[in-house]
Amino acid sequence: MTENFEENIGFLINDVARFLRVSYDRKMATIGLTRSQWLVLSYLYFNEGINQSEFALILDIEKAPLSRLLYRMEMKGFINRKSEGEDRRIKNIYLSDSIKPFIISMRDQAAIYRKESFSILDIKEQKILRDLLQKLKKDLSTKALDNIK
Amino acid sequence: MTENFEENIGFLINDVARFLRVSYDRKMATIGLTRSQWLVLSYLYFNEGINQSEFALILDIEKAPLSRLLYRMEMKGFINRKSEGEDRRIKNIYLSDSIKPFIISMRDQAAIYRKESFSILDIKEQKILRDLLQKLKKDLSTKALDNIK
DNA sequence: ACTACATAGTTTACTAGGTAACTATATTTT
DNA sequence: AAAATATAGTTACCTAGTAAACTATGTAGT
Repeated sequence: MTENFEENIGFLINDVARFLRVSYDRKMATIGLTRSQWLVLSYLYFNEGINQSEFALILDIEKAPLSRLLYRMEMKGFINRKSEGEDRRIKNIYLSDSIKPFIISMRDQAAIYRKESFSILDIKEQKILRDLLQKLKKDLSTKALDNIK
Repeated sequence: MTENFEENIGFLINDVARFLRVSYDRKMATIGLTRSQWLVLSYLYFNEGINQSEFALILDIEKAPLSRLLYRMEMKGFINRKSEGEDRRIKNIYLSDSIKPFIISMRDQAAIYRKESFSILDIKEQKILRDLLQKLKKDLSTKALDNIK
């Protein structure tokens, strides 16, 4: 009955995710990037020209929030979107020339922050955590699909 | 260089947290409650009369979003807030009489959902995950405090 | 007593996520 | 060819979080 909130994994995951997001955002704020925005740039670096629907699938978010996220990033001059193919509905996403040179150093920065954030866990523990989370995520995403059917 | 996004624990945690939140929200929507709102009710059940500042500390969120959350819940008739002590700034929070009888069954429902969500992991794995997350959370929260100083 | 500081809660402005309803364009069916 | 359906992206409305500025009330210092 007196179920312990400290031990509720669901809320624990939520809390940890929030801490990580906030600390990343605070650190990346010096560059003017949120964590989500950084993720977008980082993905794009290896997938320039991807269209929004495909990108939403990869990022695993809905098209609507992605559309807004990209709008904000376009306003800031980080990316641009072009309708260039036959299908005039499709918009392909590109990194702006001005930001490209910074991506690598941003990735390095992010890697350092990430390392710091998880430094309390040793390599072995990090691997265990990663494996458990991957297992969970995979299961939850198939469950989510089941519910839609 | 080609750092694998699937293996980035930070984003993994975020994804899992999002999946959990959304699936809870969808399930609890039948009762008209979001996951956050359910959490508030569930805490209140054992801490009726707590004031907002203390509550924000326990829930580990800022006073601002709590204020809005409670406002929405008050509008829906789930809770009420009273300034009853000497200090007229303080508002104590109470469950509404109409909702109290449902809390227990809601808690049972939530426990079932939670069990389902983590059913892919066996008890041992759940314990490991919980321990790792607790360790992480504790470390991150002290790091957050350090950064404020 | 008055002034300065501190605290409780709210409001506003921002990012980020969800769903649902929409527009414009393509594709399929008949 | 026309009508129905599907898809790409946007818009509007919701929750939830942070941060900063604000109001009202208390407390402490002088």
